[in-house]
Amino acid sequence: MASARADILRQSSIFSSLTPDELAELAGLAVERSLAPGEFVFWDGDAADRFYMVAEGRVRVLKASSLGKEFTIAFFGPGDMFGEVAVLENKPYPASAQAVGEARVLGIRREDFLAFLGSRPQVALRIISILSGRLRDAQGRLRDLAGERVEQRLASVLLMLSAKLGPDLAFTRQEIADMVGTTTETAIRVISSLKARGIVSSVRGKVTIVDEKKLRLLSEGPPRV
Amino acid sequence: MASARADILRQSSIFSSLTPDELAELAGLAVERSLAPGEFVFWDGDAADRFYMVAEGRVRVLKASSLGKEFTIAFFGPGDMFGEVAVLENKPYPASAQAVGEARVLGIRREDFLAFLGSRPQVALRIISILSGRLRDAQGRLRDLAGERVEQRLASVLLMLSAKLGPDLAFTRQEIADMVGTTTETAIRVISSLKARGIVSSVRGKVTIVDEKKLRLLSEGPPRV
DNA sequence: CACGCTGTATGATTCAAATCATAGTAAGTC
DNA sequence: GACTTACTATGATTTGAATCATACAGCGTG
Repeated sequence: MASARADILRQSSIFSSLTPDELAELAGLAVERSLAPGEFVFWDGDAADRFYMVAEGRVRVLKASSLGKEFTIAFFGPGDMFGEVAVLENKPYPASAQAVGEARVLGIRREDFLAFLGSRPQVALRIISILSGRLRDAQGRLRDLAGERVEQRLASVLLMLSAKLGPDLAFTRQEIADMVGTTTETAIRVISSLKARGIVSSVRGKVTIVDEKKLRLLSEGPPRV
Repeated sequence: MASARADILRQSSIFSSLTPDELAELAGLAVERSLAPGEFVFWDGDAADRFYMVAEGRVRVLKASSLGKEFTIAFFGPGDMFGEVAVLENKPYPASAQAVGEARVLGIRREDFLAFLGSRPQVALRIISILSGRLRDAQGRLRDLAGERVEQRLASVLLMLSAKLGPDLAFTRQEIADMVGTTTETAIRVISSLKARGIVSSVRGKVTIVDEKKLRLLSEGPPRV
């Protein structure tokens, strides 16, 4: 029902400032969709007719390289929006979006959203700030990928995740590897070594940060002389 | 004088839709600054009090890795804005900005710009679209850095530059290397090989794309089977 | 014009991480 | 409880690119 959808929208940081009436209006435009584990919301290159928000579960946005290797651009959870870049630019989706486990998403049609946006300057400013944050993040990761070693990059990714999700990270080595931009084997080796040094602990499908301070030192690289 | 500044602002894609009065208002807020070659507009980590627009010359935005290696995030020319991410988020600049040759920039104070923005929804939408484009670009490069070989990445960078600047690219091997995320030596080797294959030609400080089609094939990687 | 500086070039060596290979181990299912 | 599948683990080998080293060519400047 629409009121449940309004609740979901309200929890997101973009729409939290809307009035109940506005939320109801937006909720009326939203279409809900349930996803099986591994199901795709959209594919890289699809025409961007909708932008989405996660209602429940997790969605990962990924892009495959020419050799088929997958790089995970981001994981999104409840209240996070995704696919907005394509909608705002009126170009095809630049990446694919896939449900990790069971998930539900809300989709809002491009035209409806743009119309809504045009008359709500504060929502536009909110979007600007979200895009700015993502751009900052992406540029930081570019620097890391271009200049830092795998161990440092992996440390950065773990810290980034823990800032968002807490110290208990429910990701497999493979999922972490795809975020770091390395292979599963290398991710396993690096995590094993972190474990041996008492920086993280881990069980199947999960990594827990034990010593955040040391991890932060690692992510910053060898001490500057 | 302010009218000259207004001319510069009008040439930018963000402000091109403003009325003469609005342009004059904005121009009145802008401060001009001349830069010697290599001079920095701001440094990574500085408090973001202004956002900038290139009036003349070229500015590169870069970020150094923990070992001091520099990665060039982007080059900007006349009409391009930079430093806006920090201003919009009210956080320190996430990267440094440096004049390449002689350059002039216009700076607008954070508060002035935000106030101007709050009352001009169409400018906000324009900024959203610029940020979206940059985010798309950054995410594409992330994928490249994570998954593609140096030759492919270099080909992508050359194509990206030529889309913006034409086939004649006035960059040294070193500058190209910093954009690709490799070393100068490797960039030289790769470009020499492209030259031998008749894909580009080059002289000191310049690379010219001769066979764009072949370069595009290269950037897309080995044919998918 | 000589000097110094920056950019280009190329060879030799090293190294981090990918790739290839094999195996154990937890979890889900018929 | 046997069977399959996904995840973790570790060793051996290869490789792309970084690093180290040297040399030369174009350009500006005193």
